[in-house]
Amino acid sequence: MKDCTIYKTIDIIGKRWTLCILLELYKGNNEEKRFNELKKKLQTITPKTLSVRLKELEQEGLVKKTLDDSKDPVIHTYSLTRSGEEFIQIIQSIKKWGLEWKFENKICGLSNCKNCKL
Amino acid sequence: MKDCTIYKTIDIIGKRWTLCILLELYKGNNEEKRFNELKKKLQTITPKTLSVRLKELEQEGLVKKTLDDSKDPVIHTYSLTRSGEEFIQIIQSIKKWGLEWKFENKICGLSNCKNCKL
DNA sequence: CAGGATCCAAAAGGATACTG
DNA sequence: CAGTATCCTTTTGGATCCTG
Repeated sequence: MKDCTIYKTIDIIGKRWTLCILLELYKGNNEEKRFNELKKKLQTITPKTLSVRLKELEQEGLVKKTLDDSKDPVIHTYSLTRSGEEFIQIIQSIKKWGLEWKFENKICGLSNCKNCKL
Repeated sequence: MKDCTIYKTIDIIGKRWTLCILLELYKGNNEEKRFNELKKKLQTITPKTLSVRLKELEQEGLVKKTLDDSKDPVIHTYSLTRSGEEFIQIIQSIKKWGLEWKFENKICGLSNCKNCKL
């Protein structure tokens, strides 16, 4: 199982916060974002978890980390790679299914849900 | 977060065995399948886990359970609902992304992987 | 056959404090 | 600022045995 394409991708999706992070990065035309900026937006995420997730996503090739050492202190930023941007399509299909089949009223239970504005 | 359409759907996908079960049910033109039949196909799944997963999927409306009490002993069978069948589309989009971005050689690491024959 | 009940091990992730 | 380290709680799911 562990080598299966589908399960590998599921492993990425399934972890807590991963989707939040991808969506957060996707916002604003995928402009580069900083660690504490992400942390602030994601509110209750702990630095440890954010750190772990970002590293995983980097390894998986969905997120890239950029260093700008022309400035002092050095600035680290995160953004989606091409593959990360394409990944949003999966989220779209999840959203499509969810809206069609999961809720009678066709809207997300969260008022003003940023994910549903995809 | 917990009320968000997307996260609710992720919760379904993310649990171990869930996708396997959906794919197993999807096979053979979604014909009805019995508990022990599924268990046998899924090989290393424990009855507890299969039971729990099937119940979750039933609650989520992706799987329906049918009783045929015209026979003795009563026969219980499981199959995908309409929403469950539509869910396969999400798996398709996961597969598409996985094959395109996750592996250089464009094939699943598993020889003869039943999921990749979707 | 189709599960339910119980117990247990491993993993995941939160809280908090600390550092280059 | 951008994390790392440590500790600890919660969750998950496997193993096993039992039952209508």
